[in-house]
Amino acid sequence: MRTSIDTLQELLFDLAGIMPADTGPLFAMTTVVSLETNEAYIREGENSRRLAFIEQGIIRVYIIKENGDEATLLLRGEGKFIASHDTIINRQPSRFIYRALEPVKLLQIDYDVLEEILKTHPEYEPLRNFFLMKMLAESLKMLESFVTQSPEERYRELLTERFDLVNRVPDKYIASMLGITPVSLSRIRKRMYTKGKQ
Amino acid sequence: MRTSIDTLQELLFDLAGIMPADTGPLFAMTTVVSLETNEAYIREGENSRRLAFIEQGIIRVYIIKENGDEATLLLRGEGKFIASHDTIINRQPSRFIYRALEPVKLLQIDYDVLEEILKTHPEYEPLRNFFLMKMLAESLKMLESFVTQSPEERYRELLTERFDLVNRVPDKYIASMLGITPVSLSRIRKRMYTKGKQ
DNA sequence: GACATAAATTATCTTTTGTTAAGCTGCTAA
DNA sequence: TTAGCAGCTTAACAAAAGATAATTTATGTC
Repeated sequence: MRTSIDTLQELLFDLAGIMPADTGPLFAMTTVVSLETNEAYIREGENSRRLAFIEQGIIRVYIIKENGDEATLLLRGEGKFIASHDTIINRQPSRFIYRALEPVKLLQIDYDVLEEILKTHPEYEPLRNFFLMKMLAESLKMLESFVTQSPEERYRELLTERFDLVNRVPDKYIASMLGITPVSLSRIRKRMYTKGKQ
Repeated sequence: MRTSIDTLQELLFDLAGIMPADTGPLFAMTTVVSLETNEAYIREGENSRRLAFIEQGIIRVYIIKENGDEATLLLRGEGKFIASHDTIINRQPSRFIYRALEPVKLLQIDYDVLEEILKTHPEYEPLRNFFLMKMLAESLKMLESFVTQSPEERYRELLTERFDLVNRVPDKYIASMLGITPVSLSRIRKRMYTKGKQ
């Protein structure tokens, strides 16, 4: 079976020409983490600076608003990176909660440890750039959808581009990520399937 | 007068301990670019991979939607980086237009040239990380505002956090960046100033 | 299978936003 | 000074979304 390490070794080779045999110093510092459904990976107020590659399962990244409601920022599945961005980028306790929606398996590294490794092994640096650029690209794409599309258009796009996700995740989290209420998403679905304008 | 180079040299020292005297190889490849009001910096379909630091003025980053309408993604002013993200990250012709809203002065470098410099001068690498993280942080913050706040709340926050920007930029671009129409923004302003609930 | 619980839908009403078009205002250029 | 234009506001109506609550439909557990 193909593991996260296989995938990441291939990535390192493609990005930096590093042979799998030379990735020891990096993978020696990674940990496999298993989470069961509904288990929190990062809690609110936590200071850990974790970076992880999702091998299996889906992680929901959300925040508790002032009024107590939850708002889902991201839903991340297999083959995606997740990072505690409040602690890593903003250097503050995490306002976000990272929670498994399904049984999850992660390959994890502490960002501070990664930085130490990069000091002595700068050849891995392209991996960090790749990771940052990937996150930035995805984040900008979502931002773009908020300024160019209506909630219904965003939902339609999600259906075509990430159908698996929509089917594995409760609608209420999808709605929140689209910036609307679950009630409103339900009405969008009704409009779509009655008026038949696919 | 303090220049962009002063600012960036200070940044390089803070990030990587590089003395201003040792920044020659980097700044030798930068160009000062002046734009007049309404001049395009990057056009739709362009393939240039430009990265720039804004010394003076405001740049609007927008896209032409299928229906011909414009949607403003970003408004960037003094002290901010701008980058042609479609060409640099997505390696595709830019779908976005970067246009000066005021007379603009930029310190520009081609991203491909920067990459070459980084190969021979890896000591500048922290600058790239800083730039990527900064962009990611800002992008995630905007994304967060779309899933946690109403248009009115987003506008109020913009007023408190970027008052200068709101006052220097036509409302229609502000509205677009907030994901609403200019008419709707006008109504929000009316609600705010009549009902007086600041 | 029956029960308890969570999620999704539906209904009702209020609020907000979109759309279109008509004024109003301030700026610029002839 | 005036004519033209772009930006902002206002109005009127339609469409969509929010809030709340009731109902139906899964889902999971004993």
